[in-house]
Amino acid sequence: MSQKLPNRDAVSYGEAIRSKSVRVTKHRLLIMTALSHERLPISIRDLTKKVRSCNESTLYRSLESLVDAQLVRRVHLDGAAARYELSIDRPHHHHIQCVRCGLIQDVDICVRSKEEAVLRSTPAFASVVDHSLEFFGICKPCASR
Amino acid sequence: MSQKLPNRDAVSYGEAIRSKSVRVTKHRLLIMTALSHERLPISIRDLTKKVRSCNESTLYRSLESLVDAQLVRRVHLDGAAARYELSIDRPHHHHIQCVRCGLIQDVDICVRSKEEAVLRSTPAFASVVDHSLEFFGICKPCASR
DNA sequence: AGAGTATATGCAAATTATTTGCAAATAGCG
DNA sequence: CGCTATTTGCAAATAATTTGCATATACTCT
Repeated sequence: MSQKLPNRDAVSYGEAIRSKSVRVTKHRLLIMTALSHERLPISIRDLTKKVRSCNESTLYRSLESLVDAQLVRRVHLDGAAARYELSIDRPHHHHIQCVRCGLIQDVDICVRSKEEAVLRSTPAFASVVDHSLEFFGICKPCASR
Repeated sequence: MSQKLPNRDAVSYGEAIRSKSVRVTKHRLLIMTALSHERLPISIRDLTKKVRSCNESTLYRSLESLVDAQLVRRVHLDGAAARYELSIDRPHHHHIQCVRCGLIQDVDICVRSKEEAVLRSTPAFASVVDHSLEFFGICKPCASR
């Protein structure tokens, strides 16, 4: 069921963090390790339950740094709260969420090839550094209900 | 500067609303009209300043109905608050935002053709009803700074 | 390894964003 | 026009995020 990721060790996350010129701290390692155990993007509220030693403010601030360093991705699905997932150690992907029941699944679609067209369509921009893409649909159980 | 949209009249929005079996109310018409004057997605906080006669709770609730009816789209860019824009009377589009200064521009890219691939990649879903796609980049002024 | 400095963290409180309960108002139906 | 389901205002609750400041810690340099 809960297909785990290859699961690096903390040292390895340390290298990943350092390579982005972000300080390697105990909390950031814990956070990345916790994220590596999640199959889907997780909210800060839920993450506090998994990284109990880490203050909520620290979570917010650390996740912001990690997002800036592109080690973590911020995902907006339903609901007001952002969710976070590791952006390394797994292929680039997006999500689809059921608008009825909230089910989330990964989607292996990439629109990076569209970035060139984006730049053509918006002459005000010099480069594209990232994108967020989420799909919303109806899952089979909900469709047949 | 603030390139206005073709600008329907309220009666016409009324038809659009009714056609989605959502009640046509004074506030919903005001909200849609206000959105029609915006060139870019606007937060609820800013919208309260434009639709002063409308209580903030009503804004939240009305926008939710209008989003459900697909008359309005909810957009997540930087910052915690969602932004809203009319989804009718303008071609389907997305956005790009500068990660340095926050500048937002429309992008005429469509990934609807990917929906088929999405369904192939996620057998748990019966259909795709919507998607959100936002790009982040660096605008030319920021790039040369 | 130790000292110094810039950055990260904890804690508490502020701010911002969103949701909710309930009574009064109103849209749409017949 | 009267009836009923839905919407709205208002105030308060809850949730999400940010901030200030004192202390702790990572990293650089020696």
